[in-house]
Amino acid sequence: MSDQIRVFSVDDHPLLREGIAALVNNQPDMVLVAEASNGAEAIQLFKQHLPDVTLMDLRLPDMSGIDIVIALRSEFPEARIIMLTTFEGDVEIHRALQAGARGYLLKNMPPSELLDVIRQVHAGKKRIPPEIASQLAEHMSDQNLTEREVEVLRQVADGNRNRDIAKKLFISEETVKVHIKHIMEKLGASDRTQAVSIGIRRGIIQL
Amino acid sequence: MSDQIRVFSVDDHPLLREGIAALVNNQPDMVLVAEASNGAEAIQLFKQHLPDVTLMDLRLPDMSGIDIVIALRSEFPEARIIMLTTFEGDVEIHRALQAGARGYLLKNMPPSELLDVIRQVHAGKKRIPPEIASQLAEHMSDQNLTEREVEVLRQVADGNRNRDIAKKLFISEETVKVHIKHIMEKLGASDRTQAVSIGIRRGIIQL
DNA sequence: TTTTAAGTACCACGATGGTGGTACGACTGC
DNA sequence: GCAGTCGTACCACCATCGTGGTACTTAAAA
Repeated sequence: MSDQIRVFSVDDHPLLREGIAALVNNQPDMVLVAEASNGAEAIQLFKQHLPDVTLMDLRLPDMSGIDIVIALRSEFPEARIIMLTTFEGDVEIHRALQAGARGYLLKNMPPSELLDVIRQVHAGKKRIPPEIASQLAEHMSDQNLTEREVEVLRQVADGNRNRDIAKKLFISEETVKVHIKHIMEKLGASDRTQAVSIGIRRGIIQL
Repeated sequence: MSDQIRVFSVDDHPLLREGIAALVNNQPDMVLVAEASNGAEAIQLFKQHLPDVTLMDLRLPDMSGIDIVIALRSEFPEARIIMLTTFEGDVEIHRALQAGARGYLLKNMPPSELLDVIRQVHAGKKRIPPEIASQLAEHMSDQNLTEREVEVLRQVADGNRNRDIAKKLFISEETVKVHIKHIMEKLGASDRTQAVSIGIRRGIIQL
């Protein structure tokens, strides 16, 4: 039948895809039309199948799920994409939603919830859990780290001294200090070490 | 038929359990006999079903998978348990193997690999990927952090100064310095910040 | 019993980090 | 054109950290 919701799943965990496949195909009103395990595959298969709803892992091996969202929505602005993530409080989710994702789900949510969200997003609604929405607002007023600051924070996490960071980024040690000062202010950290903890916890820098 | 491998799956992600269920039940020589989403359930259902092979998530909401392994194997020394984890290089895996887990798998491995390992572990073999085995040997010769050191590292990650840590742990600031010095030596970190990065990456301290 | 590891403690010194300023050019948005 | 943000840079000062010793106690292991 043609009124089934055509679902597309993008995740690098085969077992999880298997779970989604089993779940979705068990619904009378849904059918899984394709699966991808990386960004390139995702974009190619999306164009080929033009699914109604796409389930997208936030973190993929080759590129960020966000970049895929941006790529897809620049060509298909009506694409309905739901982000899946393992980690609560992941900052990346905000960028994904800004990039045009329509929904957001933690991977440890019950399957019924996933099905709900698929149906709602397909129906044209946005489905973002309230605690995320408020977090979103918070983070808006909250200051996000700039690209340069993220770059510095990564260096800090690797145990580099200000002097070394300065050399690597071709700036003065004093400027590095300024960046770190701003990073700590924005993250509410009392020192560089806590800034790194928070940065990792929020997904600003990767493991 | 009675010669099927009776599999038990413990994981707090319903979608992943769904995937495992679909996969296992599709094999002629396997059957999924039970599923649990937390430690208490895991122990209760294990006793009830006495499965041939147990698939256990390393990290569960209520208790560590390791503690469940210990609990189960103290009562059922012949229990065959395979640990599943998301993160490569998780130190916890070593403790799990010492606690008696028979196998180890990353969650992003292909399903065929999982089935292989289930069959091999059921046949009485241990199945630990070579890179883990070598890591295991490494980490043995490598020094593990003591409980006290982990405690200090956690405080460091929270942005506490040595003075504050000293107060919280009722020791002198000088002793805190000694602990941190040892932590950095053991982890190969050049400063406290990198020690925290490495600690988080290896799962010594949690997010 | 001797040895080893863990935890405690102290000292002194140099290295590194964090704070609080000010400042300027480039770019963006109103 | 003007305000705001970002990235850059400098300075001075104090706080904190990291290094390299030595040393005592307790408990476990050999």
